[in-house]
Amino acid sequence: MREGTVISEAGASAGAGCGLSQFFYTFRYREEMRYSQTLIPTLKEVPAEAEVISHRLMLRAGFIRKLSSGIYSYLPYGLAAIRRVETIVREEMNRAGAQEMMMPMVQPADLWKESGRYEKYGPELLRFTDRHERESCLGPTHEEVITDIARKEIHSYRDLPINLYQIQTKFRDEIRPRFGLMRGREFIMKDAYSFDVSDEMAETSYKKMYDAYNAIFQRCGLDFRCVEADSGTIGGSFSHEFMVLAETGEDTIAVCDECKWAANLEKAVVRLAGSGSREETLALVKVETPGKRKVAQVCDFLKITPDRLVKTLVYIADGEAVALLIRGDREVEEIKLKNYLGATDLRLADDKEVFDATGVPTGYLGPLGISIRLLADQEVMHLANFSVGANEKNYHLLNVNGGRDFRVSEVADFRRLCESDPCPSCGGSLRLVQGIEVGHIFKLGSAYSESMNAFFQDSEGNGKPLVMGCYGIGVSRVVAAAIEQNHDENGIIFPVPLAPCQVTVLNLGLKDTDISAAAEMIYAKLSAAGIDVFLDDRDERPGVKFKDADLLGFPLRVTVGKRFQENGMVEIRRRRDGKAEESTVDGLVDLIRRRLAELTGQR
RNA sequence: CGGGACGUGGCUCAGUCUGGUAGAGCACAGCGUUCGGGACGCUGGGGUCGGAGGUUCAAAUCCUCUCGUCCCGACCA
Repeated sequence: MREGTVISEAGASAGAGCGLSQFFYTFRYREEMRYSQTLIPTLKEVPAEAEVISHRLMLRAGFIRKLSSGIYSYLPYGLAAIRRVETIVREEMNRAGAQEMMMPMVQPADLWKESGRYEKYGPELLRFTDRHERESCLGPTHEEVITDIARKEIHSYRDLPINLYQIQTKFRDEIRPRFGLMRGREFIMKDAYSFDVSDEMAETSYKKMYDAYNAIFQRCGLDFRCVEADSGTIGGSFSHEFMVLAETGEDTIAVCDECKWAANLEKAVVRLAGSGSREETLALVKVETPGKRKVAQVCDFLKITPDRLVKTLVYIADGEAVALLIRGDREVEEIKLKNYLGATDLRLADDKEVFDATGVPTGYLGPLGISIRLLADQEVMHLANFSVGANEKNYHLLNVNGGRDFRVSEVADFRRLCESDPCPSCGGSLRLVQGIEVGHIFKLGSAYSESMNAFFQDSEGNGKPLVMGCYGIGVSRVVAAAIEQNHDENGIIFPVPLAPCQVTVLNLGLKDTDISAAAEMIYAKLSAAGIDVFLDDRDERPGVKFKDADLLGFPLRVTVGKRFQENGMVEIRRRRDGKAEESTVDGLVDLIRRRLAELTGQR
């Protein structure tokens, strides 16, 4: 097997059009793609270890085999799928002016101590000592190494901007690896790092990557969305996630049907409709609500709807109890609360903690006279005459009004966006969909360059920290996500750009010289036409070949069998919709080309 | 780390409760028939029952410990 051969410089390659320094790569996985000569151990039955669809199909299709928890070997055809993604990523990164390099997987602990992450990173970072008792770790990411290179090799503004990337294996010792390649411990990632002279320039670099990522996933033929994301603890600025839409996705994202807006629910800002209630305020009333603690029970008892009730939730944020007011029918988006508080650990308090902190049993908490730090979701301040707990067992208050009856100094957006909310950008209607995170881009700023002393001199000779950005794509996860999004009960349905081979030729008459000769000729012609073609030349029954062709997900299938004997026709069948047509051998190459062109970019 | 399930030929699983000759289907090898949607018949090879210790005349089965895998949660991005 050959590992990527440089075949041409820019200009010779389709779609190219950039400078001479750009190299484009193409891959021939093997000189020959004959089933009889290739290890593709397909399975009829699903191994017990697999639950999610992409994992099951990748095992069944003989793409991967597990070595240990969260660690997989890529068998030839699975690797070929990975290479497809890598090739697209590589071409688009190069086109965007990034340079490929490769950094070590084993890294010295000292480097991580410099950035402060040796302590912060937690047990996901696999640490070990070598024979000389030197502390080391396996790279879960490469900010430290790249920053070390930058501080040693980049000294002048004349060297900037620069964007360096690699496609490499990462190791993260996940607590619970699961879903096969979707969340493994060892996985293939493309990571890029940009260095700029200023924030403004860094934004330009960020924008370039933003565009490159859109181009990459577009070219992969995936249904995806770029969403505003929580930048987490990496800090400051902003970030975007690229999500492949699939029902089995782990993240929920909100998308607008009327504009381009989309966001991770963790981050999605709620825009309130209107400016608040115009109801006349009524006099405060205290009522007995014996044993009514849950929102539903209280509402039932008081004969009100949950949107007229405000619940008071107590959280423990880094050990401190804080209360949060939110409408009874809403849910708290804990990430928003966590970010607002700047807390590293946040969880709902249990009954005992609530009582210890407030002296009130859960179910009867309210904002009036509460002793702990009080926060309110913005929506609460727009309500009038709502009900809350009375901070006294078995009592609630009616006709409560914020500002009149209590004051909250900390009001912000803490609730989870719902489908019924208006789009924060255009006011249009929203949909919530599930997504798989396959890419994430961050503006890093100068946190790493400052902690690790990566400075350059500007045109006036002043030392300044490099302004960084980092950009990741889960290459192996893209393959899994593509399968999650594109499959049916018979197997994988690869988008044309990701299929290791776009066409499979089934020789159904292995012992018939005419059929075999025709199959061989078709295989050779398609191959010569530059189409990645696969030939099922195994001594198997037709049923087996059909099943395997479906399972492996070739976009097109050419069947050479008894119809060829009868009238010289072969069948071309599309994997996605099962539509079949007949063709003569002569017209086949053109027909295949047309069908592939139609299918490309189609879902 | 908490909760749950599981570990028996390459794969899927039965057998474990109630201790007594290790089984089936698929896969693999040979022969024959078959040949456009995972064929059939016959023959054959292959298992320290995850590992260690214990109870017993006797352990896949009961007990203890241990290793591993999967699912839910917490965690991570």
